[in-house]
Amino acid sequence: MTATKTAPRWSRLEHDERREQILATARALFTQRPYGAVSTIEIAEAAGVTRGLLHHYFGTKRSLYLEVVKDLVDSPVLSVLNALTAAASEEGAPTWEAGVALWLDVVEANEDAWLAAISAGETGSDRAMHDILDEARERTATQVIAVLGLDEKRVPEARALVRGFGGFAEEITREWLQRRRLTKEQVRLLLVGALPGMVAGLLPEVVSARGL
Amino acid sequence: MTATKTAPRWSRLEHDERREQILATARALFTQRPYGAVSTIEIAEAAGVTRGLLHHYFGTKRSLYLEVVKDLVDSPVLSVLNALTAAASEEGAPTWEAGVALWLDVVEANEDAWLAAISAGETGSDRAMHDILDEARERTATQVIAVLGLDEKRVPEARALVRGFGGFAEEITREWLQRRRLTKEQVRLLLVGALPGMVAGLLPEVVSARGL
DNA sequence: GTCCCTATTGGCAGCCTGCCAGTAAGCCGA
DNA sequence: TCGGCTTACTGGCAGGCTGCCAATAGGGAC
Repeated sequence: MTATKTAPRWSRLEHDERREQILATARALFTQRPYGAVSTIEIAEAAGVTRGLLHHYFGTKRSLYLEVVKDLVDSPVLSVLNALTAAASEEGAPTWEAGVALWLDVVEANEDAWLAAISAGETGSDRAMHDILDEARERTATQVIAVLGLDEKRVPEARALVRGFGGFAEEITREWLQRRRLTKEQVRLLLVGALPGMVAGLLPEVVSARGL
Repeated sequence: MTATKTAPRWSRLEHDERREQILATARALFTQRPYGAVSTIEIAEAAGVTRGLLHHYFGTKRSLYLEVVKDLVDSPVLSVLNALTAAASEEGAPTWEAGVALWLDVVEANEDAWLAAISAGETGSDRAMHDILDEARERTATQVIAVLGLDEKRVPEARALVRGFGGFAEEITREWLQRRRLTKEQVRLLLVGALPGMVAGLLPEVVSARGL
C-alpha cells in the first residue's frame, strides 16, 4: 500500500457555512481593534483558513468590514423590530413604554454588539459606512414614529425630532453601559419621558416656525 | 564662472510654519476621503514636500491623522468657549438662550469643520481617537452645566443628561446642515427648549431613582 | 469506484508605510 | 563677504499587507 490514507488537510464547508464562520471571526476581531490594526491574514488564521479564501468570499478587506458592520447594526435593530411586531400581534399596538423597555432589554442582551455598532462608524468620511449606519437609524426612527402614532406626512419635522432623540438615546445608553453613570432604570425614565415631552412641548412650536 | 547660481531646489521653512502647512494640507484631504484612502505620498505631494518630511514632523501617518482630528474638534469648541467668556465679561453671566445662539452661529460659520469633526469619529474602536472626541464633548458638557447653573456635585446625573443632550444636539444639527430637514430657527427652538425641559421635567425623577 | 464541481490553497505583483543616512538651505559670527 | 554649522529636507531601501489567479484536492453525485 503506497496510499496511507492521508487525513484531509482541510475540510470543505458549504458556501454559506464558511461565509458565516469567516464573518463571525472577522466580527470578533473588528470589534476589538480598529480596521487598520486588523490584517486579513490575521482574520484568515483565526478562522483557520487562508487569506485567499477571504477574498474569494468577500472580494476585498473593506467589503468584508462593511459586511461585519452591517451585521452588527442590523441584528439589534431587527431583534427589536421582531419583538415589537410579536408584541403587537399579541396585545394590540405596543405602547411607547413597552417599546422602550423592549429596546433596553435587547441592548442589554447584545451589549457588546450594540456598543461596537454605534461607535463602529464613519471612518473619516466613508460614504458606504455612513450609509449603513444612517439607514439603520432611519429605520429605527420609522419604527418610533409608528409606535408614537405621529403623522409624518403632515409634520415632517417629527422625523427630524425623532432622529435627534436617537442621538440622545445613543449617548444616554453609553452613559449607562460604558461610563456607568446611570442605571438601567434611570435610562428607562429618561427615554420614556424625553421624547413625549418634546413632542408635546416643542414640536408645535417648531412646526409654526417653518420657513424661518 | 562655473557656478551659475542655481536656484534652490526647495525652500526651507521655519519648523512651525512647515508643520502648519502640512497639517492644513492633510486636513483638506482627510475631510474629503477616509483615512485609508489617503496615502502619505498624496499628502506630501499636495503639500509640495516629500513623504520623509511627514514622518520627520509627525512620526506616523496615524499620529498625523490624530493631530488633524484634534485640530478639527478643538477649533469650534474653543471658538464657543472664547465667545462665551467674552460675552460673560461684557454683560454678566450668559443666558442659555444666548449660549445656544452663539453655538449656532459658530457652527454655521465653521460648517465644514464641524461636520467633519463630529463624523470624523471613532475609527472602528480606536482608543486615541475616541478619547479626543470624548474629551471635547466632555468639555462642552462642562460649559453647558456652568451656563445652566446646575449643581454637578449634588446631582451627578446632570452631566449624563447633558451628555445625552449633546447627542441630541449633534443629530439635530445634522438635520439642519446635512439633511436640510430643519431651519436654523427650528434648531434654535429645539435646542433652547429641550434641555431646560428635561432638567425640569425628568432630572428630579431620575435622581430619585438612584440605585435602581 | 470514478468523475466532476468548486471550495480552498499558495504564491506572485504592486503599493504603502516607516526608517535612516546623506544633502543642502540659510542664519551667524568673524 | 565668506566659511561654518545647525537642522530642514530629500531619496531610496526593507518589511508588510492587499488583491489576484492558476493550480490543487475535498467530497458528493452517479
